[in-house]
Amino acid sequence: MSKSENFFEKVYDVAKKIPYGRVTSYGAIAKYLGAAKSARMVGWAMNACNGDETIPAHRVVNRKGMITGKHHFSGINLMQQLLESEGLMIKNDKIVNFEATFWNPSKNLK
DNA sequence: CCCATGACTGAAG
DNA sequence: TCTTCAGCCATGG
Repeated sequence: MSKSENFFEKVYDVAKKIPYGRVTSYGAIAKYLGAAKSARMVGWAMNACNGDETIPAHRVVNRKGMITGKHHFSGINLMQQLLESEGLMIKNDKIVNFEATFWNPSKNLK
């Protein structure tokens, strides 16, 4: 329960608000939190949340819609499997029709 | 304080 | 779209 968790907590809070079947990017979350240049920190926060099933980290991908964080899940294809379970299509570790499934917290959460 | 690492992003070729 | 490079900043040694 440190102050440092405040930043992580905000990231988790946004991640938890990602609608079912939708995805967003690290940069989008970072920008929403007022730290647009700290997209890597969002990824770092996700890394720290590993093990917390209450956080849909699988709905957070990079700006290209590529599931670069899949290696951080229990299984290599767990992240993809979770996304496909929500109706998303994955091709070559990339979300098909990414723009249509993209959920921007700055536009939909603000 | 310096250095390395990283689930990122944007620009350039 | 891909590759490469630089900027970004929190965390850890």
